Amino acid sequence: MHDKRSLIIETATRMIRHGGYNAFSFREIADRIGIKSSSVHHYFRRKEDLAVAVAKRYSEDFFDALGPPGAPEADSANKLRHYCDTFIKSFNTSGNACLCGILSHESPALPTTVVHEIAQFVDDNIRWLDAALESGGSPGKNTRSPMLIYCALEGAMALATLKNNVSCLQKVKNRILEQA
Amino acid sequence: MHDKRSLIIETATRMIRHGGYNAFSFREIADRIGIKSSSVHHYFRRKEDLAVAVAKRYSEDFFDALGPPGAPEADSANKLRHYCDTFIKSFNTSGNACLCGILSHESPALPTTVVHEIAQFVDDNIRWLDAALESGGSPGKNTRSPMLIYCALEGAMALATLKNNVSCLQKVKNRILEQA
DNA sequence: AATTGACTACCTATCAGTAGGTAGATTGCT
DNA sequence: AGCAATCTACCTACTGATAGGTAGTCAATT
Repeated sequence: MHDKRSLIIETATRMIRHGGYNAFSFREIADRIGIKSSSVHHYFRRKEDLAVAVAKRYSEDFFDALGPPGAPEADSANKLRHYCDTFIKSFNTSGNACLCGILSHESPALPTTVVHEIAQFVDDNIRWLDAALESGGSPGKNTRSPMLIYCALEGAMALATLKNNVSCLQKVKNRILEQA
Repeated sequence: MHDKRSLIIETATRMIRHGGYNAFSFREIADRIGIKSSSVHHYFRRKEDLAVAVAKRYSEDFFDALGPPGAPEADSANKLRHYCDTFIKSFNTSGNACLCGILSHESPALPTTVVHEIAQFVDDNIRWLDAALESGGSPGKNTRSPMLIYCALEGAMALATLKNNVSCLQKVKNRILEQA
């Protein structure tokens, strides 16, 4: 039932991650999946609506892959490793940066509904890291700031995209883990 | 003599930092500075050429503000503080993220000439940090990775843009400095 | 009968880029 | 000094393509 709808979202996701908000259009999505652009409008009235759906789906998929932050007493080093690996896997399977990182940069020019969705994703990430790291035992406090970790990974995703090379993500991951 | 030319570059810079590569057009640049779009083409034949000039100028201005990395024996904490502050100042005066960070995210869809210019900027940053931190004395090695520092600041620039709030940049700066 | 999922056929706006022209300044030759 | 050629800095006018979005139609499903 949601076959075409999902297909539209997935195609739009790929296009946005390739070149940002302006890199997807109703026409090209339609061409790629073999329907007409007006049929895409049937599922998503405006471009803004589709973009919001894309961001929602992306966030769902991301946190599905991430799983719950787990109990505070669990090994926080493993949690951090898993967190980093979720980013790395996302880069490896797409060859592109994080959708929300990309759209963050364009946010001044985006509809507010889209901006809110992206901000939600960021807040959820910080919350996840907070939960995963709180009272995790070790007093190492430097690289253990959720804000620093999240920002570093988003920055590394952009850099990996630019260089078309995952090594900077690996390097950042290692630095983050060195202390956990 | 290079009045109009500079004006075009500065206007384009503002527009790209606002919404990415597709957020600037010959027509709108022309409108804003009071000439015709074909006159903008007189200075920059293709959009790609203008984008390369914008990236070059941005990098020049950035490293002018940064200054040389200085002698290895100098206080590396101050160097790092100054490095972070250069990003923060750039955000405060523009309200937007780093031009090269923005374009990094769009790189798969950009002309290769532009991509090369952005990659140059990144490499120059890593080199600057390498020079500034090498044998800086302290053995603190965690947050002192040039790659981590650069990625974290770029990520924080994006986040500051999204939230329209400099506090995450400040937070990242503090975490970076805690160890220097 | 109503809803869904698709279609054709548009509209208006904007885009990058091109062709060709012009007024004024600069340069170089005689 | 006078003149011709060239260059600079713009202009008008246009093309072909693409964009988001709308109106209305139609067949199949429920």
